Parts: sequence; C-alpha cells; structure tokens
Amino acid sequence: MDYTSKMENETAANCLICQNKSECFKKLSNSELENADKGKVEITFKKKEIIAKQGAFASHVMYIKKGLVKQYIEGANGHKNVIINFFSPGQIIGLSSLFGKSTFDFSVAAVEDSTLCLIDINIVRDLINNNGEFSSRLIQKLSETNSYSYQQLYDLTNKQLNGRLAGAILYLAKEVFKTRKFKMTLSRSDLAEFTGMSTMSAIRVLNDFKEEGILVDKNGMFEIVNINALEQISRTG
Amino acid sequence: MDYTSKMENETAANCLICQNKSECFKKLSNSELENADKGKVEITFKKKEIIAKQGAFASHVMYIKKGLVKQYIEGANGHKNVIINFFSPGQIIGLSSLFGKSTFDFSVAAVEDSTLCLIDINIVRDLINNNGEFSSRLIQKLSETNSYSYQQLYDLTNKQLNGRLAGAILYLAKEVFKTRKFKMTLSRSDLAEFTGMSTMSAIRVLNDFKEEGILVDKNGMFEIVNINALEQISRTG
DNA sequence: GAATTATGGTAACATAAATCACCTAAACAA
DNA sequence: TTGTTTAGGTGATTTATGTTACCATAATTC
Repeated sequence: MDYTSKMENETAANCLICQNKSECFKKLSNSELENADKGKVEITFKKKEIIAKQGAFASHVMYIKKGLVKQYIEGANGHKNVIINFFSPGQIIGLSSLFGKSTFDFSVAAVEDSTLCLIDINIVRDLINNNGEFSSRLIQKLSETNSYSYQQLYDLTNKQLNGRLAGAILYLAKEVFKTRKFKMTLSRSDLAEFTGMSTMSAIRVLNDFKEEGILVDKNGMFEIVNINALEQISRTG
Repeated sequence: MDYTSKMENETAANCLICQNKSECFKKLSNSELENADKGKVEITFKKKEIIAKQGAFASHVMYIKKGLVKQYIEGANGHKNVIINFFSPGQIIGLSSLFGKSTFDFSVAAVEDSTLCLIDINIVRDLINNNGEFSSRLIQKLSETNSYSYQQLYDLTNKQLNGRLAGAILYLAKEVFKTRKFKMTLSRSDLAEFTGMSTMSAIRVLNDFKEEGILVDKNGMFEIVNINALEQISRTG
C-alpha cells in the first residue's frame, strides 16, 4: 500500500473528523463544522477534467483535498489561456464568487487526479457573518492571493523568459510540490501559460536550464540541482 | 468657489457625520464609527508625494477622500515600476496588510493633490472580528481587486500595445474619472507603467489614437470621441 | 496491435516592441 | 531673466520572443 492510499484512509467524509481541514476551517466550532458538512459534497476528478467553468454559476467554493489543480482564465478566439495559479491540498478556490458576481470569472481543471470538497456558498457566507476568526483567515488568504498576483504582474512586465521560468520552477518546488525533486505533472504548455510565453519558448528555456546543469529531467522527474543559480536567474532575469 | 472646495466644506473630520464614507463603513453602528474616528487621521498629500512606501511597516489602511492616487510595485535596480491600479475617492487601499505580513508590499503615491483618512489597522481588525456585514464587504472588495488583477494578467499576455492602452483609457474613463471627458492627470510614463509598455510606446500608440480620431487631447483634456472603436481595439488588441 | 492523437522537440524566419539618439516645448528654480 | 529640468515626441536600429514547419516519441483509442 502506497502513501497516497494511506492518506485516503486517514481522511474522512465528515468535516468534523476530517484531518485535512484548511486553516480557516480549524477556527470553526463543532456545531459549525457539522452544519458545514451538510452543505458539502466530496468529488474526485480525473486528470484534465474541468472542475469549474468560467462564466458558469458559482454555487460553491472548492477545497482541495488531494491532487493538483490549475486555475486559469480562458482565452477568447484563438488566444492562449493564462494560468493564474496551481493549487495543492489544503487550499481553497472560488472565494471571489461569495459576494457580488454570481459566476466564476475563471476556470479550474485537474492537472492530476484530484479530490475536492465543494462547499455550498451560503454556508460560507453564514460563517463569515457569524465567525470573525473565520473571516479574518479568509481575508488573509485573499490578501495573499492578491500579493501573488502583483508579483506576477511585475514579473511579466520586467523579467524575460529565463527569469520568469526560473521563478515558476522555484515556486512549484517551494509552494506546490514542496520538495526540490518532484514528478513534473504539468505539461510544457501548462508551464508556458503559467509564465506568459509560447510553448516553444518554455521548451527552449527549460532545455537551456538542463544543458547548464541547473535542472535534471529524468522522464518527467524534475530535480533542481543548482537552486542558487535558479534563484539568481529568477532575480535578474 | 469651485466644485472641489465646495466638496471639502461638505465633508467632516469626524467619521460619524462624514458624507464620503466607503461602502463598508456604512455598515457600522454609531458607536463603531465613533471608535473608528479615534483611530484615524486625515492627511492631505501634494501631487507626487509618497503616501505609503513598499517595505515600510503598515500601521494603517488608507481611505481616499479626495484626489487620485496610484498603487504600484517598485522595480529593483533599473527596472520599471508597475502600476497596479489608480484609486479615486471612496476606495480603500492596504487591506492586504491586515493579517500576516506587517509591511506594505507596494507603494502608493498621489497623482493629484489628495486627501486621505489613515485608519489604524487594529480598529479595522476589531471591526472584522465583530461585524459580519463589514467583513463581507471587505471580502467582496478584495475579490474584485483579485478579479481585476486576473484581467490584467490576461491582457498582458494576450493583447498587444493598442489593445492594452485602449483598455486602460476605457478603464480610466469608466472607473476612475467616471466621465468620457477628463483632465488627464497621469503622465505618459504613468500610462506606460500601468499597461506594461515603454513610455515611447505609450506615446506612439496614444498619438495613433489621436490621428485616427478616436481620442482628442486638448492640452491634457482628454475626450473619447469614438468609444466603440476604442472598445473594439481593446477587445481584439 | 494498429492507428491516431497529444506531447516534446529543433531550427529558420518574422515581427512586435524596446532601446537609442536626438529634438522641442513647457515648467521650475536660481 | 536665464539656466535647468521634466515631459512629450519622432525616426532608425536592435533584440527578444512568437510563429511556422517539420519530426520523433509517448500515450490513447479503436
């Protein structure tokens, strides 16, 4: 039995005894958790399946329990998609649909097979209204998302290809896969859409990194060999 | 006496009777407003003065009462700044420093002479903890900011100069100055930093718009003559 | 197992946009 | 006033990056 299936056994369908709760849900009382449990469903998506579709009615927020998903803006007629971010277990997506606009202004798709809890939007609204600690956590989360977007805007206008791709690989290693050696489950075009470049450019730059001995790619198993060099490129790029 | 000075007379130094309150502050009780009033100062900044500095301790959130300010990320060693957004009266900046990081991750500067209320961060934290309606409004505000950043990320990667500048002018007219004819108080380089292009490119594209009769610029007084054309360019850019 | 599609890859070429050099006029300070 | 700085502007040149075409291999589907 591998690590993944072991994790599955340890988690529970009921929020009350779930071991994978997100930061903000840890701030809830037992009765609040029981209530939240009634307004949620747990669904497993296969790789590449669409979890939320830009423009569709947003009736729920999404909590990532297992796997890896991408949040992206769909490009109109022949334009590239833009990947906003990748989310791994413990993260919540879709807070932007809580108030105001009732539709998703982005899409979400599974990059790896993923299990999510879809939580009714009204449950979350009630929690915000009645639990200040919960609200605070959500505001913090949204602020962090904001700051990250600002960084992305900066990088996109001030760094060129090497710098952006180096930054993306570091981000994936540190924040998403949380290890310097990881199975690269994103395609080159995912990587390109994440860093605002063409797929060809992503391939080219990635191969430069390999040739320079900064990165090793063994059949999709990535390992950052020279993290200092990568950070240097990310800064000056 | 002009319109501006008339407005000044109508506003008050005390939050309780202030006519310019932001959406979320309208949700507060009289006692909450009185309390907020004790933790705020009102300051007037001259054009080009720095209101908040990236990296400095963030002890307050900023409410724009009068004027126009820009929020921007400072570029390191020789890199361009990136203007995240412009804010006109009624807007709040600096929510991202409420929880987590205690420093500003952006700078704010006055584009026109501007009056702001600086509100103590602890006051706002308390309000979030105790007033669900207030929290909801803040979350909505942060979500909108997020969505706008996503749009910017999309535009930067998928649209070229014309499209981005057309979009920026439309945004300024609709959301910032709230009229099709306005005194253009931003410089060409502000415009460039807002749309992620060089100053030279901003000048060139702007002059193209003038030559095509889409836009009239009489000594800095801008008027959008052909809004349909501008919207078309912004879409297909 | 064969056929098909998706993904990764190389190289030549085209082009959008930055940079550079240089100029004018306005705003500001001495 | 006069010098000095700042903002706006034009055209030539360079460069980063996208595009196209074409191929190989891995992964699906029939």
